[in-house]
Amino acid sequence: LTEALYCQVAIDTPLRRVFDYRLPEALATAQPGMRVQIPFGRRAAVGLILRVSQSTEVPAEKLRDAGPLLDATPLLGTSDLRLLEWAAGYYHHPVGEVMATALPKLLRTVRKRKARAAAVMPHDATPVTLRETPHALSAAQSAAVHALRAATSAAAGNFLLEGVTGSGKTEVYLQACADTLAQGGAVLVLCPEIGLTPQLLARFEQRFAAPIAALHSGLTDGARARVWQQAASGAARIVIGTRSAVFTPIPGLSLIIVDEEHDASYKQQDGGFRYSARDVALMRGRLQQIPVVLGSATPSFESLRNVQLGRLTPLRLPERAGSALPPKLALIDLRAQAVHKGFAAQTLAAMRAHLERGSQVLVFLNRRGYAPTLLCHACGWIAPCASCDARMTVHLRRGRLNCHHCGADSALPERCPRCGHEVHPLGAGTERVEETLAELFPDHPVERFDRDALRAPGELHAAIGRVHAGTARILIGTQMLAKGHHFPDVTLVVVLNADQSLFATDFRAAERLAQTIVQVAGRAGRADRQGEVLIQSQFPENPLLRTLLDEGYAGFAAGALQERAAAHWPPFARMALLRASDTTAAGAMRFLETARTLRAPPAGVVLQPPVPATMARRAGRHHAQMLVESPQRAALQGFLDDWTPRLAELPAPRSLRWALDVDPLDVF
DNA sequence: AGCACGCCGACT
DNA sequence: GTCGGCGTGCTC
Repeated sequence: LTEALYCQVAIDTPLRRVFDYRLPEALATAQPGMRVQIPFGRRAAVGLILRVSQSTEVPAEKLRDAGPLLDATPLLGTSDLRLLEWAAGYYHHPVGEVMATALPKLLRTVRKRKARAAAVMPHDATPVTLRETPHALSAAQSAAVHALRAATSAAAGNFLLEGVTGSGKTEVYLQACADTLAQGGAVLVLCPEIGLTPQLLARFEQRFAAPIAALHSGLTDGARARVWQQAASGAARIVIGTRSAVFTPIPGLSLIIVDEEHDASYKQQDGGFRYSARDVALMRGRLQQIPVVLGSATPSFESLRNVQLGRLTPLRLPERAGSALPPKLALIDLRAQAVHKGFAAQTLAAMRAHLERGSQVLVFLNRRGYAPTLLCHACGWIAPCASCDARMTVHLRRGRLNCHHCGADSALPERCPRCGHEVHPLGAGTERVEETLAELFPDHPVERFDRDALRAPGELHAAIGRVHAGTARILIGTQMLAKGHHFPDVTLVVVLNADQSLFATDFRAAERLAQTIVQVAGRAGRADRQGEVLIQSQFPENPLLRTLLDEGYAGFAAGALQERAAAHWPPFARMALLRASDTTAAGAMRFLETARTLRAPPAGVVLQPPVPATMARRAGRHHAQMLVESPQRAALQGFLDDWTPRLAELPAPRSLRWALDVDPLDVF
């Protein structure tokens, strides 16, 4: 009955294996999901118990005793552990590092002071004032809520909630959430990074008296551990968080909502463990047999394809709430008229008209800084980044040159270092457009929204305040403006340069451009004033732009999906990208070439030749990559199962780094 | 990744 | 004579 016991633990290390330890009698209560302190090499580490067993393959002389248990009851439940192991398998990543993503830092590091599992922490009670009541629902909203209610009681079903900006997706989330809470269930709400969490969080806090755990990026290690434990202990019944929150254990979890599911920030883009929180959420729903709702005004092509395949049930909110009209989109031909500092005459006239009517105007340009280039007119010298294949961006106000890829920072030269003539900023970023707008509209204060202008804590909040108060009349900014914040008095949106991504090589560029345009267009207009959106372009006859304007996102997506099918791109093919970088280009390429010969791919799986990455040199390292493709997910996964352990054993210099990116977003 | 061991260069 | 560079070997 009480045979010698062993446990298999995950340890935060890049080693692609689990480690077995003896469980001394004092640890007889050990169970999967608890943490143990263990001796690991010459140090102590925290291990997460994945399994307890009566036997081990590991020779006795290698085995060591597990140290004290760090939890009295499992921190992670069976399905949480299954999710971790699924993610480690699917993304072909060491389970220890997956565990490290799932647990807050304080719970996975050995602490000097005696580690004490915190008891249920008191919730920082928000005083119950100003409680919002549910809104009356439109017919479409009501249908969506009913479908979700049926799914919740049947404990199954995945949904794509498609709703234009202002159609009341959040109200659907809130009422579905209320249903779930009323039945004693808990809800996980995922949202992209950026300042979106506070907005969504505020809506939930206004509606529910139930304690809410908010896991956003701004938390200190201590606060994160505390909030995480509120979720894990069941004290919080609503958990709202960004990417990594998808792994939070939540007792009684009965509904998962992924807001703005198309957003690229759900995919971890750097580091080793490149997971998609949206896809992990779908798997979590499957493992726990609970419904998952993906919401977006501009669904990802993957999700649209899943609707076609019947894997997602579409729920559509076709109209804006109340009597609000959809914004009117128009293309402005930059070749056909006078253009003053990037603004077409027609654009300026429209801006003037809207401003005179007392409206606010939003100008969108997805490029920060003053100018993307510093050029010498005499000899053609362009300020380069010393460590990247990139140009330095001019930040005029700070008098600096910055590389947006590696963070290099240097003084802004007045003269060309090569020939001594004057140098000039070429092109325009948000900082320069802000200057132009101040010149063109001296009576209308301009507010700039980008990472540079709103770096200091509280600045974003203050800027939003100035827009709501009406002191700011013109808004100029990057992505930051396209996401989340709603400014009811903005009736005109100007997209300064839609062309940047029209000719990008990345097969997802068109999808992204359409999403950005539709998202930013959603900022315009409200109940009593129809919004107008002007998209400036050198190529207004471009079929992508035309389809988007004539048929909207749905029509655009239908056409673009057909193109993807014809070209065998995702979501009609499955991909993995092996990325490598080294101090020399040859080193990175050599690794990939060896990797390519490790194993012949089975029929249906294609290993492309290795190629240098688009911006091959970044921060002094040379990047290269190799694409693995297959029409079948299972075939691709089968190959990767076999391939990645061999990759990990390839002899390689310490300077070489590699990472496998399953379902990559960027492949060029 | 850590962390140690190990064997060759410039400092008090 | 020793402090310290980073090559390589191991972690149940």
